[in-house]
Amino acid sequence: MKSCQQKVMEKLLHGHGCANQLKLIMDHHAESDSSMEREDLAKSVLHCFSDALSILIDTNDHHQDDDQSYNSSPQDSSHVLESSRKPLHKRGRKTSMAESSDYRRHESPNPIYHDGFLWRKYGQKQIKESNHQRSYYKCAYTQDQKCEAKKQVQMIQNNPPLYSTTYFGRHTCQLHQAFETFPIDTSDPQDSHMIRFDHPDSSTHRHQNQIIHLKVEQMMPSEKAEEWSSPSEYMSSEVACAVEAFGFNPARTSSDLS
DNA sequence: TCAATTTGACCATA
DNA sequence: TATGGTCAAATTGA
Repeated sequence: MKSCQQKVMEKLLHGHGCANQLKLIMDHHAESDSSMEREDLAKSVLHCFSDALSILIDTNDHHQDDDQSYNSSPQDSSHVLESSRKPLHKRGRKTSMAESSDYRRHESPNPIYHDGFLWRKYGQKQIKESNHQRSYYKCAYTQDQKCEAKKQVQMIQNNPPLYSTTYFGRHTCQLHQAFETFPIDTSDPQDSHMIRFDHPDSSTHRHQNQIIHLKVEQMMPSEKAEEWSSPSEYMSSEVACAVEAFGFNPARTSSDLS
């Protein structure tokens, strides 16, 4: 049975291949009638990234204990901070989100806007102990699907810029399942794929389109596809940060997780 | 026109 | 009373 890392790498490599194909087509057939093929390739890349993120998130849920010890290593370059069991005695509300039992924090030079999920900002506040404002986001499917995932983004340092993104709760929305319904043949990464984006619920079309738009933004660095040598290079910086935030390190072997 | 974002007010808690 | 989190009306932008 394949490890989660292997599955993720397969998905990302497949996406990389599709992105390369797309680049070739765009370089040599910019005005040709291959727009359909280009669209299919773009969708394939989106699908691969979405799948990879799904696997990473699920894996993280199953290996939180491992990640805790992993993240606590002083040599670890990852900035994911898992605090679900760390006693917090700071001043403030007892029901503070940071004291809830399920949250992850990630620090990076860029705020994570595009992490594979669709968020809606619902508040922004100046925090007393910080010079910077904190932004509050809910999953866009909070109402539609009762998804209770939330995140907070706060700049914690000006120079160099450092942002803290804290995730609360789990996504229970059907975003990934929606993408799962698109049939895709992964047997040959050189093949192009036909993917249906029909959705039985027409009321969700707008959301689906927004998600697709969001994910297209994630793959924009495709011009550099030929130079990519690591996931952080062929993913957008935001997605790479999110991948790191969920505890994935391509350098780690499957035995590291078990 | 509609959806997303902003922002001041309100609420819950220590 | 201070503070963090959330709500919802106003504003903005496509």
